Amino acid sequence: MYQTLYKYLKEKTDIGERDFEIVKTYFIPKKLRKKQYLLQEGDICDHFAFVSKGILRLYSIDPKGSENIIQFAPEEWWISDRESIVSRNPSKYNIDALEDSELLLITPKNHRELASRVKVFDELQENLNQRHIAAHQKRIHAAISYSAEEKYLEFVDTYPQIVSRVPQHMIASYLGMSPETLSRIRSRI
Amino acid sequence: MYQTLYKYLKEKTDIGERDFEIVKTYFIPKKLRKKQYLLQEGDICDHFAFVSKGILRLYSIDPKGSENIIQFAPEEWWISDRESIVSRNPSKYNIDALEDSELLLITPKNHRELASRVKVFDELQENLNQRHIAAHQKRIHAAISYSAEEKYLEFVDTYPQIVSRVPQHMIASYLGMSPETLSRIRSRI
DNA sequence: CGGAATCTTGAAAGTGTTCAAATCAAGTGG
DNA sequence: CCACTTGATTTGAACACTTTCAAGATTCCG
Repeated sequence: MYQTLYKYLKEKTDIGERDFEIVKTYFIPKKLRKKQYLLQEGDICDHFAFVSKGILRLYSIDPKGSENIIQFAPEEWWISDRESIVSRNPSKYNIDALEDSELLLITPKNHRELASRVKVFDELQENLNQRHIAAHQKRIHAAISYSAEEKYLEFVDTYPQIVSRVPQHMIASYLGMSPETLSRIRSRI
Repeated sequence: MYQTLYKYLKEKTDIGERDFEIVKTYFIPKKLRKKQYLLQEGDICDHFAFVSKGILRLYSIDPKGSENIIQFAPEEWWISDRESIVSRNPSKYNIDALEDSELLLITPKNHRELASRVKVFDELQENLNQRHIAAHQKRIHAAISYSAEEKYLEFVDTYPQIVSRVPQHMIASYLGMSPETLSRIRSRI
């Protein structure tokens, strides 16, 4: 359960075993079966989740009942509803598992505490935030400037691991187009 | 020049005068006339900019020569190309002033140093990052799920100060639609 | 005042959506 | 392991929305 996190931290930082023992104590393991929820609309989000196995998604359901996927999170990614965490308001989103998954949860409070105790963890988070923001910037750019086909090509290029693991209609939803449109785009490539 | 920053920090944190004197030393003041660049495509971005007066925008220019606006930054906002800062690659974007503006610049390195010296500054940045990410999450959601009209209404609701200060065609660009479409949407409201 | 930029409006073309039906694939229970 | 059900993908045709191009009106600023 903790191996993926250890591997991940070793790759990204020069964390030692001692520090990792501290880090470990802050996380709560959780398993989810496919289709189970980590967060449901109306809940207040109070954890950051690190995905050690499987893949999850963050999405909203619009008035017509269709899903809009904001984020996918495979192994070594973090997922949560930051809007809800920051504002402490009930979430407008859902998070569920697309495969049987294993997570490590940490509360925002413990996250801050851990960052102040373990320096490399703090540095990593800072770095992650920057990357996260950079990725969002890129995605916003794609959403407002690219055609449907360009959006798909960029997605395949950026996240090949995800393309092969999630149903096509979910990728369409992530890209903001109908499943039919994505199907047609793929057929003419 | 530093007054806006002081006011801003006092509002958001419980910073004291002593700490603010330290904070001040890390920032480089800079004035920009309307239409002047803070960053041009091809430059490597090496500062975060705090806007103390005026308003700037971050945008790309696509192959056809049209502008896609990623972000507006009026007073008390931060602006930079995080992609370029994180990757240390030349930026694909431009930042320029839409009005005569005054900025306070800080390098990423000094930013980290300042955060480690002044605790409230560090806490503020952490909070800002969370909010920044939450705002991006919201914008991505709007971009993939809303119609053109809904996008505009949400924008007016969220950023009324900006609507009244920037040309309409730039708002269209920010929302990912043509200026004509925005004009028509407005005329039927 | 005059020029430049901005905004509006119309018509035609293009892109993507919707709805419906057919095909294909996967998972489940007997 | 097969038959069946359910979900996913593909395809077609009609429709809706947005863009493009072009021209005219309006506003802004030197």
